[in-house]
Amino acid sequence: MVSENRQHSLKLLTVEGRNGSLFFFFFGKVCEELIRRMASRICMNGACGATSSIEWRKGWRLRSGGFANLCDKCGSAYEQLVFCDAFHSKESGWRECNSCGKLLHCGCIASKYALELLDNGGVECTNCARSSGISSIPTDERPYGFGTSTADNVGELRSTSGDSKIDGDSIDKRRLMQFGKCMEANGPSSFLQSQKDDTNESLGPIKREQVMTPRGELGSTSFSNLNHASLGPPQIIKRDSMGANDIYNSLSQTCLNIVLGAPSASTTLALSAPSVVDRRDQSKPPSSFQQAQRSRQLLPKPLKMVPSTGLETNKDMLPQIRVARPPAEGRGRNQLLPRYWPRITDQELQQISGDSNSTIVPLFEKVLSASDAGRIGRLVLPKACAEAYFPPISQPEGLPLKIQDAKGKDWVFQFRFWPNNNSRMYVLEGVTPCIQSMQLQAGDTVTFSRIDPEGKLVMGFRKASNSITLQDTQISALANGPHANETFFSGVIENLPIISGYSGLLQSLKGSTDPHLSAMSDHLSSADVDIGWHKGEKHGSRTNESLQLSTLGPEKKRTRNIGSKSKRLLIDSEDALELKLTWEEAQDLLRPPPSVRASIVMVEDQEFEEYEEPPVFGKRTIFTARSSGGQDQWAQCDSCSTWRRLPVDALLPPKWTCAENSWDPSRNSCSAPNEMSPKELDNLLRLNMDFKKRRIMASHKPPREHEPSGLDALATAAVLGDNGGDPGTPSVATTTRHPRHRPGCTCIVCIQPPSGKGPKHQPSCTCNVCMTVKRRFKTLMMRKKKRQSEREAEIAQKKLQRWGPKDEVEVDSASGGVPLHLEPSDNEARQTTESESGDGQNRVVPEKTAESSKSQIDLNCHPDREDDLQSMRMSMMSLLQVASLPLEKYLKQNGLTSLICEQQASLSSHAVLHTTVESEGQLPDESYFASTGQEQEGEGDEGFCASDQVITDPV
DNA sequence: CATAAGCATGGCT
DNA sequence: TAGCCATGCTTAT
Repeated sequence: MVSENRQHSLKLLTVEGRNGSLFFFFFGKVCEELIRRMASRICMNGACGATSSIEWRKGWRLRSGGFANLCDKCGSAYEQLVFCDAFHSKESGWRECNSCGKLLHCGCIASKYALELLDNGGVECTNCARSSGISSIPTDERPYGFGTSTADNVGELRSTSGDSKIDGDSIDKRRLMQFGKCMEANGPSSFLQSQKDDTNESLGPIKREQVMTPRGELGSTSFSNLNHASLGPPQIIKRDSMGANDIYNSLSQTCLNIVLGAPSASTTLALSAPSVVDRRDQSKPPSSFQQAQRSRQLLPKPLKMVPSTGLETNKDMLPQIRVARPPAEGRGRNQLLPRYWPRITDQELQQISGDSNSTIVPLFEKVLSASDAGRIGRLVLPKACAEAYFPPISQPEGLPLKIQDAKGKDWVFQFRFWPNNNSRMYVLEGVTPCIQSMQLQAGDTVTFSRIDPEGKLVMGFRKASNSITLQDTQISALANGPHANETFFSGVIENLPIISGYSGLLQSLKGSTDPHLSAMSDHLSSADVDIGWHKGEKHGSRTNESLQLSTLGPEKKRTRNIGSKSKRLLIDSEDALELKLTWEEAQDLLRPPPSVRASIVMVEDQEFEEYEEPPVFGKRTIFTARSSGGQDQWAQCDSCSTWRRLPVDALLPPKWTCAENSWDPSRNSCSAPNEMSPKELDNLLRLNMDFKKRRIMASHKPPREHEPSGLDALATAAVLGDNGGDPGTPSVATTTRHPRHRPGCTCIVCIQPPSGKGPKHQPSCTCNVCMTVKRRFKTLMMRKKKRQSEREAEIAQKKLQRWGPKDEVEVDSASGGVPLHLEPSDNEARQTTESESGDGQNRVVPEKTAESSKSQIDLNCHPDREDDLQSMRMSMMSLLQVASLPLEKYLKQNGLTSLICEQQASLSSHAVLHTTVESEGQLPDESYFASTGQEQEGEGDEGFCASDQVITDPV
């Protein structure tokens, strides 16, 4: 469905992955789940975790729930951009011209033509040229691996000819800026349309980063909008000829240098990219080592000097974004795996170089393996790195190499290799003293840089925040940012939902039928590690394991499990599930903006609600339903942790205390008594937990089209108090008839007309409602009779044998007003927990079917545990009196009076179960018990007709 | 026997 | 699938 909403149909979600790369996720069918899971106003950057500072631009909410926007605080988190909806096709990016229908490039930033777009600002319509005045690059002139993701171009973009038609001069920074601006505002497609508005003042904040293609390799580029400080005029890099890598670099530089915006802590990236200034002096090919040394120079960096305290990031420092950069081009154009890309920050560079005029060329880095950091003193060097940046050696003995550490101390290591399978294995020998002096251990990262023009090799290090290896397996988003290193774990912990988002994302990707996304997920699975560790912090077993591995375990075990092999730390699916749960929890914080109408846009048959206003980011609360039909909202005080009842329409700030309870003056201080007994609270929380679990479980099931998710229902519930439901989601707006209601529910309750409406039903009425009631009643009676006879026989048998005191106790207990099922039975839990779950029906249906096939009972709610009802039954009589009045009232409210009259004479037993906390103006405990008791009436013969929480207990 | 050096293996990318 | 590389094994000292 691409029509006049084309501009809306181009949407992209990017997520920063490891190495500072961005992952792209595209709106569309396959992206629905992604959006749903990831949409949050929480910055996806685990270290950032910004919430409140996120500025809303314009966001979309998938009808199944969730919002998307970008983090304006760190800028690196994720964002929602306009994007092409045809990413997966080979010719992705080519769309019909909005004006004339001719094919043109959509302006997507992640297609194989990404660079082309950046270079040229877009692609014109080949027919009318109205969208842009830019021509595309002929395919045969594109550099090898241009924006593609084949395994061949791992780590770099190569040029087959080295003589691409694209050169630096063609980079139109103005267009880039415009692009950035448009991207920021409306997305690439709007950029295409706004070419005619070319102005020079539109300096949109753009950051160019490398991106992981679906295979995780460098393959295309992306922008992320950053609030960067103004860093000086844009620079254009001029060169005679450039290979693709050079193009990349220059583009990088160009983009990075036009970064500007509001002052922000994370402003240094733009300064950090090394750039190739001039390579015109390469007419005589230098020695490879020399070439490697001169291939890059750093531009002067107007960096604020930070007192050197070693290379560890000081959290008091200006926070920096640690972004992996492709290192200086070494000899042989070796492909350097991204995990070796230097991620040194400018501050670290500064600390190394001091204020000398030298420039630091980050070369590569490596996470120390156990054997690297072990006593053997051999540091295995990545082959490509060794050959690219270290002097060439032809003999296995190699040569001594002097390397300066961060403190200026020189070390001499033997740089050598071992022949290995017709290849070489490079090692630095004798590193133990150095490693020890830097107090490094497995998991820490050593960095290798070169000081130019001297060509001196320097090594630095970066401590893992724990003794755990993180680098290769971490998402840079987690380790980067203001809480890098020392605060890594706490930062992650604080942002569990975010990390969980990755988990959910992974799940989604793994489950995706789309090969690209699945592949992406494979790469993303590095996230699992962090998740795993994170979980380790949270869950005992993991924690223990972590500790063992890091500090207590035997060397062998430690070394076995520490390292960059992400699979070693993969979390199991159960963990992922839990994590997803927490991610889903994050979703709870999002509410559609109150009193704001969403406009609906269609994206590939998917409906999106478009909001001009940001969603409300509020405190997580629990909604409960009263049997009277009303709803309550429960919020926990951040100060005393007491749960307070609030109106359903109350929207709380993220932090909320009793003192802010303006709805209930009697409970607006922490000293006010609880409204719930501990038992009730436990009940509530457990039910809520169960709800979440079920919701997650349900989310594992294949999504059914056009069925709102629990998330949506949740959101709906959140706004119900406001306006009775989101106008854009009418089908969901009526989901509160009873706890198990979901769209399409045709239970007896739901097919009732609203209270006071509709005709009175005559006994002979054959309307749907009446027929249903009759049919159900019939089966109910049949079942009841059967059960009763069975039970009588059973009791008689028991009497014969021995009187078990248990029954008496139960009766006594129940008659004393204590609901026997206060402990939430499965049934209870389901009622509440599925009350807003759009997926609940999926599970209910089989149960129903099974039940129906057995006894033709097809009521809306079924007790799952007969024994509960058995015991419950004993108390029915005693509870009837208490319960009758409210229930009657309730039934009348629900327009069931006539049915009551019609059937009450014959309907002999039923129970109304209700799981939620009840008040009705009674004392907290009593109210709950009373309501619960009320829900258990029904054993008496003079019962009440179907209410929306009808449970039949024919016994 | 302990340690170092060199080589080989196999998991993993 | 090739090849990288973490690490174990073997040999030398």
